[in-house]
Amino acid sequence: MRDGKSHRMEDVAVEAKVSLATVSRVFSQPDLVSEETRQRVHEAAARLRYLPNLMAGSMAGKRSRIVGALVPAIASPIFSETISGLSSVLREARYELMLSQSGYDPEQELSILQAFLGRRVDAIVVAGAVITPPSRELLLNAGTPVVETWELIAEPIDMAVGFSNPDAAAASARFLIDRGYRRLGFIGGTDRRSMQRLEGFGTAVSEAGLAAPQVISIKSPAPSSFMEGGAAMERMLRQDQKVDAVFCTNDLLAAGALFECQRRGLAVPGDVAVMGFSNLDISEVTVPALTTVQVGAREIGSHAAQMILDRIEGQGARPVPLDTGFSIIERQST
Amino acid sequence: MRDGKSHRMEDVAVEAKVSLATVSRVFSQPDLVSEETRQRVHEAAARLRYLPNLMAGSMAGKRSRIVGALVPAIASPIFSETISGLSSVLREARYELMLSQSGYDPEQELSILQAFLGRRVDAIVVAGAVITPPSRELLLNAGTPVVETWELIAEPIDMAVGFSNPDAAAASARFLIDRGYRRLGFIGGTDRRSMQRLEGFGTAVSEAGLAAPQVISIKSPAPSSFMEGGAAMERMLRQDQKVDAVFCTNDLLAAGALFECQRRGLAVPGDVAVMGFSNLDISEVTVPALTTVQVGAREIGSHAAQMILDRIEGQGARPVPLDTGFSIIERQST
DNA sequence: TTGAAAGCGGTACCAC
DNA sequence: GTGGTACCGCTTTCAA
Repeated sequence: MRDGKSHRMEDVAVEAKVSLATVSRVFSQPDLVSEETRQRVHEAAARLRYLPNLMAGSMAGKRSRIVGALVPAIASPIFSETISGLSSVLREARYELMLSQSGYDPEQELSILQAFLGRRVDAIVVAGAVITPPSRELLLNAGTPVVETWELIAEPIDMAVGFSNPDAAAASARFLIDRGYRRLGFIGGTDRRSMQRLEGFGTAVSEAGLAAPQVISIKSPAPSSFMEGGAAMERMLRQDQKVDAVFCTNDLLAAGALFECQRRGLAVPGDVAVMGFSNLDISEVTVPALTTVQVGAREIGSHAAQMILDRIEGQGARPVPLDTGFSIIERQST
Repeated sequence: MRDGKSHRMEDVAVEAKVSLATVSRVFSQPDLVSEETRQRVHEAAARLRYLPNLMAGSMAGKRSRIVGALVPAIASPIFSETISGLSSVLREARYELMLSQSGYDPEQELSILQAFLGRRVDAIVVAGAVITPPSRELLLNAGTPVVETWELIAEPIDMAVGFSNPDAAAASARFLIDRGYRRLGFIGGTDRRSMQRLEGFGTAVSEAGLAAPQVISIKSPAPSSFMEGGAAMERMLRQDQKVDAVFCTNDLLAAGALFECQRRGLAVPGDVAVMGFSNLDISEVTVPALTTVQVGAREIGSHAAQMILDRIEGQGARPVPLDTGFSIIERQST
């Protein structure tokens, strides 16, 4: 074990009585090596429990086979399906995922992106869009492939996979209006995606000739979306103008709002309808189950991974932003 | 930009009219460089937008400043607080997190661990214990620091942070019995931790002189724990022997079970009490809120990170397994 | 305080 | 098909 350090390629070469170059070939371009030699090398490697140092490989070769992913919060279930989809596809292709959370903090964001670039990741995926100009600037100059997700950025840094937040929210508003609801409420965060949804929602409401929705805003990041949803619903119900349907920008908020109604003995959707967004697992099981907007969270992740692989392995040109669409799933809460 | 490639230390050296070694010192041991030179180098670096290649640094130095974390499923909220805690502490110390999911698949587990070791991570954290002997073997031989979490392994590979699953489940059983429940049910997975909880639970029940609990097992990994919890509760209610309280090995299962009761018009805890485990956000907001077991998920992660840092940076000897304990949080569901 | 140079563990091009 | 070897970009003695 060479003084506590693991074996290297040269040790295998000696053990197999071949040159260093041959060992390298056995692992990266086996076709160029004779069956017999290959055999000998593999045996030698196994005997020494040799594990190629991929770090050294990355450095000599051109790529690290590492993709960096940046999310607002690791513990939030909102993006975790996306990360899971991303991870699955990447692993399949023998890439690893480096994950970090910004907490919606611009400084953290920048610092994490710098760390990723410093590590020479082959690509960066951000859940949502990059928040600040400095981060954007950094990424634009770096030349590393970047995928922004969960929204169709007007001018993405590089690639983008997602859906139109304004459109999805507008469709939600129209859905509620079609069901006969007239006094709408909107519960959402202050992050960019939430604001876009608010905009689409408001537009659709006014186009229908209805009064502007009652809006309750929650400062992101929230400690617990469930609790925030409950608190927001409470504030909503305290307003002078009563609402008959409330749209929440994610299912956690919606579930929290629903539970708050249950706590107050309000019938959902009888007294007030509740609609969520994202189609998280929870939306399917609450009583009543939540009407929500399906956005293909997992697919966003797997598509992001595929775009990256195409770009890196193929000579893929820069693709147009990929619209994964959305669809409303009607359940019992509306 | 040197033909599309980012600048390297030598470019900065030239720009600042100093030697390569000096630039290196400015970044890693600034005290050894005169104030003036340091200034010049920093300016040159800024001018070139120089970002040190940490990969090359890792290779020349002794450590990668990367920690690998392995979880059963990224999208499961069970371990995400732990990962978040881990990530936060590591970032603070300028380490990055490499994350991968095994899906409880032994082959994936082994393959991921090999990938981590191949990347020469400075340490590995596993959510839960390593599943198979080959993985264990690999880790034992590698000499890389390992932290197993969420249980107090009898013979950990290296370090361990967690709590006693049998004890926590036994305490839960006694809690229910103290509250007057007599016909207990147990809903859990087939993974190791669940089995340990079942064991502790069963022992406590029999020590109280009660009939063995009704057990419903769910094959891990489950697609959605909420749904599985509901389905399990349904099966539980269909048994001949009626239960008056059901313990679930996590809050997702418990919430699913609770919703199933609501769907069937059963009063909780009137007709049947439901108790969860882990104290996830959801347990606090359901109606009724779920009695559960607090296990300090986030602390497990931050402690794991701290143990790693102590080991790597200090010469920390191998610490004894760290018991983070548990406590029962009584809410309205029991 | 600064500089020269020998690695770190691979990759890949060029000969043979 | 195999071997020799010049890097990849940084860290770290060792001298000056």
